[in-house]
Amino acid sequence: MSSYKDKKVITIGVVSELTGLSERQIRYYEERKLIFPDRSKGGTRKFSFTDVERLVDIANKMEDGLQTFEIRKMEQKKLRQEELRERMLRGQLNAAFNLRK
Amino acid sequence: MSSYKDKKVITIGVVSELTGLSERQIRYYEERKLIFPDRSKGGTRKFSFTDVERLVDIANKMEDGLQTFEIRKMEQKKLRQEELRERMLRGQLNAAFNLRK
DNA sequence: CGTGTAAGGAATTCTGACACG
DNA sequence: CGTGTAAGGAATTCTGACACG
Repeated sequence: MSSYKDKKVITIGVVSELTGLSERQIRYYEERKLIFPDRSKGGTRKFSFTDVERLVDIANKMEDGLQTFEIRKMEQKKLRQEELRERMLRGQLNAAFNLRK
Repeated sequence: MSSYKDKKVITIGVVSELTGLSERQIRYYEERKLIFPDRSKGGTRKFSFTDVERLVDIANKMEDGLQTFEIRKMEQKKLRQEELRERMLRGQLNAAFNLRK
């Protein structure tokens, strides 16, 4: 499940280059709980490629005029839907299993 | 063909943590032409996950008592063999194609 | 609200060299 | 040959604040 894409190894300067966002913007989006980089012992932020992808997505939504809290809500909504989908799948599996026995 | 694995985005400190090698060792292996990190404008080295994998492989070979130039030769040999394999494959494809027409 | 910027400091990295073996 | 280390400097990153809108 977790591969290189999720390894938090990229510094903010590189992330800035990869996304086109300023370091200021990236730090701000972290402050607004849109991304969650790791920290080195010294305190420098470490991002994953997944974070980079998320930042590009965030940048697009910001361009669409969305506010950070709206983007955060969208993300939470997506997570809730995934949970729901999982629970329904689980329920169907259980039903099928109960029918068998 | 090129994915996140080949993106040169990781600084030497992180590479050191990921591989268990000292920064000194990593810089030395670069000096011996075993790895080829990119550089930022400022001059800091940037490695890829592929580089990290290669370094782990190098570390194993060093433990086996190999010298850096031997490891370099092995790498070159591998490349030559891949070229050869490719050329043979190409030849077979051409032969098959010529038979058809 | 989102972002730029100057400020001062701390963490990170760089190179060239000396040392050991 | 391969690696550790101290040295000095440069590049990178960090935080908190002021500014604008």
